[in-house]
Amino acid sequence: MLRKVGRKMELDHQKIEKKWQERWEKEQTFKTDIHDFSKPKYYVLDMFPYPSGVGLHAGHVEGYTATDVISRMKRMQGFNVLHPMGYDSFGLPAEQYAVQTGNNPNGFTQKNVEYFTKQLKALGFDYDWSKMVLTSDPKFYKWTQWIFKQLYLDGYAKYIDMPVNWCEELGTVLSNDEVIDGKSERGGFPVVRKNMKQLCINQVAFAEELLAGLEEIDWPESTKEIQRNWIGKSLGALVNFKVADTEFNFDVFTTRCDTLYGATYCVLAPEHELISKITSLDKKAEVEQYQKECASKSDLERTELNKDKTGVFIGAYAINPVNEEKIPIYISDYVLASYGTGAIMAVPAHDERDYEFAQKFNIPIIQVLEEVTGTPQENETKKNSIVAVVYNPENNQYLTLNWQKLGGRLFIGGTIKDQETPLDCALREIKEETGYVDLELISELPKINHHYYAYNKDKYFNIESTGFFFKLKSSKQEKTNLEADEKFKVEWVDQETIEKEVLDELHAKTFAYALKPGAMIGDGIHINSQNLNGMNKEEAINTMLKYLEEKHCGKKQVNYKFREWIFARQRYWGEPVPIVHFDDDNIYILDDSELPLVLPELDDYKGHNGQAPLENAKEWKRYEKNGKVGKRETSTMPGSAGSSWYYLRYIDPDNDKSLADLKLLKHWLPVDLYMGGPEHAVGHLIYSRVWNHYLYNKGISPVKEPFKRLVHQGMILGENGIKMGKRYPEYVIDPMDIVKEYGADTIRLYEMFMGPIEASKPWSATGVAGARKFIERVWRFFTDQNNIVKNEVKELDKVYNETVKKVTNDYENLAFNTAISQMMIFVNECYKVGKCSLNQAEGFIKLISCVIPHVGEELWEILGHDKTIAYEKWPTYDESKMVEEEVNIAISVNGKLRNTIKVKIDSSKEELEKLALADEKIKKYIENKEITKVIVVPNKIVNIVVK
RNA sequence: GCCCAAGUGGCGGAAUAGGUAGACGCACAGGACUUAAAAUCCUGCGGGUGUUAAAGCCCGUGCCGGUUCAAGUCCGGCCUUGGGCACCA
Repeated sequence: MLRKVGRKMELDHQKIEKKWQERWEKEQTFKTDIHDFSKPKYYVLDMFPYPSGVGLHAGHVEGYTATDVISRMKRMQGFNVLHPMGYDSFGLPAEQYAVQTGNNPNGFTQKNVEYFTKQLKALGFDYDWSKMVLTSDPKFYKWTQWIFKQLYLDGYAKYIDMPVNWCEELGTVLSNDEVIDGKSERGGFPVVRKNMKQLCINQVAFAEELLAGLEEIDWPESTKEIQRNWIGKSLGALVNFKVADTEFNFDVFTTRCDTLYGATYCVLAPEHELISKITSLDKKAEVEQYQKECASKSDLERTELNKDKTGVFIGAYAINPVNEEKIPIYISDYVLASYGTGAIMAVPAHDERDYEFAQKFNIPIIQVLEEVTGTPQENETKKNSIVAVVYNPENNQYLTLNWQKLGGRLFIGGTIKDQETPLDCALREIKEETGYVDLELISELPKINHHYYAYNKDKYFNIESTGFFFKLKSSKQEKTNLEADEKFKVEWVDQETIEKEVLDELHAKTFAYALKPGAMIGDGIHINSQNLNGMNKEEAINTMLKYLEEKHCGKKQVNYKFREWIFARQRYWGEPVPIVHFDDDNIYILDDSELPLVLPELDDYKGHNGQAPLENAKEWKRYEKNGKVGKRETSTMPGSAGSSWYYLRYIDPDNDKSLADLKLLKHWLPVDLYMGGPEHAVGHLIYSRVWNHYLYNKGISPVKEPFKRLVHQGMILGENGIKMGKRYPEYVIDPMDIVKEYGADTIRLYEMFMGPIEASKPWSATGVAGARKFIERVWRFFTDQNNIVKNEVKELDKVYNETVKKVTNDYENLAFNTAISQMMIFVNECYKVGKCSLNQAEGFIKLISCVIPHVGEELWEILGHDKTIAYEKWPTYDESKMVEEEVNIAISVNGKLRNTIKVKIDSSKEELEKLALADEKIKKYIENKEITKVIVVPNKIVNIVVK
C-alpha cells in the first residue's frame, strides 16, 4: 500500500543516512549466518586496508562500493552473502607512521581502526562487522604463527645465509617487492646487498603450482602476466666446465646451450665461492680489490653503472666441454650471484652484454648463428660472397651501385673465388667495380645466409655472405675492370637514400649491421658448430642436450627469477616468530600450547636503533624450558604474513581450536569476487597464493586457488588528471567531505558512474553535483504519490524490462557506469510519461538501492514497506515486453549511410531488399548504375553495392 | 631495452558476434516558470559546407597502409600515454 506523504519532501541526506545506518546496526541486517547452507553462498571480499591514520581515500570508496553493490544484488538474488571487512594492522607502514607521529603502534592502531570503521559505516557498506579480523590481534596472529610453524616443520621455512636487500635507514631486511628502483618502497631509502643469515620461506617450491593455477582463475590477464614474469621461469641447461689444470669445476646456467661453440670465456659472479680457490697468485690482489668494490655498491649504483661493464681476469681457464678449448675465466658484477648458478658461459657474438664485455676486454668473438634472409628453394647453387659498405667521412655518404631497372640500388657485392679470403674478395670487387683502392677496414660484419633468384642466370642461389664495413681514406682511384653485363652507375648517397632505395634484403641487413655494431640476437642457423651446423635453434638445443647428457657434463634445467621469501624484519610491529635459539645452537619451535606468542609492550619506543627492537625486551627475550636456556627470535614477521591468509579467518573468526573449521571453509571457499588495487600484483597476491597452495596440499584449505575472480579498481586522479597524494595535497579529495556535503549515496553513485571500474579516471566536482542531482530527480519522482499508480503503465513496459535486464547484467560484469546510464534513461522516461506503476517503481528502487542504499531504503519505506529492502526479491524481466513491432533499418550505398526506414520487425531479406531499392532517397544513388550486390542483415542494415 | 594495456566531441565516457559512431552524464547555449535569481522542466549541442530556415553534401574514433559489400571493432607497421620487468644468461 502506498503511504500518504503530505506535501513535497526535501531530501535530507544526513537524516536519512543516519536513520538507516542505525537501523542496519540495530537489526543486524547484514549479519551472515555462516552455518546456513540452505542457500547458495557468495563470498565477496575487499582487500582490507592499512589503518594508517589519514582515513579512507577516494580509491577505497570506489572498490568498496563496487563490492557493496554486488553483495547487495547477490543477497536479493537469494544468495547467502559473506561480505566481511577487517584491518591489516601489522607491518612496516603502521609502525613507520606511529614512530613519525610519536605514538605507540598499539594504541595508535586501535584508534585508527575505530576511525576507519566509523568512516566505512558512514558510507553505508553492508559489512558484517561481527566477522572483523585484525592481523595484530593475538587471537588472529596465534594462527599466523601456527601456519608459520607448519611451514617450518615441513622444511619450507629455514634459516639461510644469503645476500639480502638491506635498508640501513629502516634498519631492516626487505623483500624484492618492497624494493623499487634500488630504494625502499616505504620512505625511498637506499638499499644495499648484504650477506645475512635470514629466515626464509622456500616459495620457489611452489613456482610450478602457482604458474599452473594462473590458468584456471578469472583474473585480469595483465596481472597474471605480471605474476608469470615475476616467477620468471626459463628452460635451459646446466653445463659443467672444468677449470684447467685443477680439480675444480663449476656449472653455468644457459638457455642457449646450442651456442656453446661460440663460448669464448666464462664469468663468475664476484661472490662466487670458487674464486678464492682458482685465482692465480699474480691476480689475487686485483681480484680481491674488485670483490670489495662490488660488495659496497648499492643496488642502485649497480644498475646505474650497468652501461659500462667492469670485471677482472682471474688467471684461470675453463675447458669448453664441446671442443676442449681453454677459455679465460673472468669475474664481473654483470653476473648475479642470486640467479642461476652465479656463473655464465659468455657467447659474445650472440649476447649483447657478453659482446660489450668482450669488446672492452678484447676477447675473441665467434659467430655461431647466421641470420637467414630470402626464401629457400630446391636445387639451389651454393656459393660464398661478400657485401661491402664503403663510407666516406668527408661528406657523410656511402658508395652504392645503381643498377636501375636491373636490380635497383645495391652496395658492392661479389662471389669469393677459390684461394681468396673474403676480405681480399671485397677489396678486389671494390676496385674492379668502382676503382677505389685507399680503404680502411672498420669491421667485419656477421655472416648472413641468403636465398635468392638470379634473373640473368635463371638460377636459385644460396649464399653465405660476409659483410665488410670500410672507410674511404682518400679518393684515389685506379682503372675499373667491368664485365659486359655490369651496367650500373657508381653513386655516393646519404643514409636516408639508402634506407629508402636499397630494397634487397641482404644488402639492407648488411647496412643495418654496419650502422649498429653489436651481437646478433635474432634467430638463425648454426655455423662454426661442427655437428650442429645448418640446424635451427630447437633442433640444435636438443642435439646439444643429448650430447651433454651422454658426456655427463650437462643436463636440462629449469630456472626461476622467483626467490626465497625473506620472512623476518628487524622491526617491532609484527607477529613474533615462535622460535627459540637455545644456547647450545639448537633451534626450538614453540609448542602449540605456547601460542600465541604475544608481542611484548615496549616502553617509549622511538623506532629502531640499528638492531631489532625486541632485543630490548630483556625479560621477554629470555626463554627457559626444562632447564635449558635460550633466546627468542627477535625479528618479527613481514607485513604480508597476516594478509596471506586473512580471507580464511573471516569464515570462522572466533574459532580457537583451529584457524577455521574445515567444513565451513569447504562451503564458503573460494572467494567468488576479490576486489583491490593492481599494486598488489606481486606482493600480497603472490604470497597469499603461496600460503594457500601450501595449506591446500596439507588439506587445511579446501581449494587450490583462493580467489576465483579478481578485479582491480583503477586509480582516482585529481581534477587535473594528476595522481592525488602527498606531492599534490591540494588535489586530494577527502571522501568524508563529500559524504557530509552531498551524502554517502552521492559519492557512491558518482564513483560508480565515473567510468569503467578498472580505468584510472579524474575526479570532477561538477560530476559529483550531477550525481546528487540525479538522486534528487529520482527522489522527486518517486516520492510524489501522484506519479505512482496501481495500474500497469504500458508506455514504460519496454524501457522497464530493458532496464532490469541491462542493470542485472551490467552489475554482474561490474559495468556500473552503463548500469547507471540505463537507470537514468528509465527515470527520464518516467518523467516523459508522467507516471509509473507501483510494480515498476518497486523494481526500479530495488535496482538502484544497491548503489544508493539509504535513499533506496527510504523510498522503499515510502512505498509502504516496513522491512528492509535488503532481502527483497530481485526484479525479473520479460523479454517479450522488450520487442517492438517496428525497427529502424539503415540503408547504405557502397557502405555510406543514405537513409533509415522503419519496417516491421523480422521482415524477410527479400522484403527489405525490395523496400531499400524502392526507397525515394536511395533512388538517386542507384539510378543509372549497375547494382552488383545487395547485402541484407535482418533488423539491422541493407547495403547496396553499385558500380 | 623487453613484456602488457590503452588512445573516440570542450570533458568523463557509450557502442554483445565487423553492420546507423558519439548512449548516459558534465560543461555550454536557447526557451518556459519567476518581479528577479537559484532550483526545476523542455530543446539544441563532433567539425566543415550550405541555407531565411531546412534538406543535402564532405570529413571524422592517435598516424600510415591492408582485408571486407561494410572497420572504433580484424590484420601489418609506426607514434603517444600509462603499468610491469630491467645486466635474469
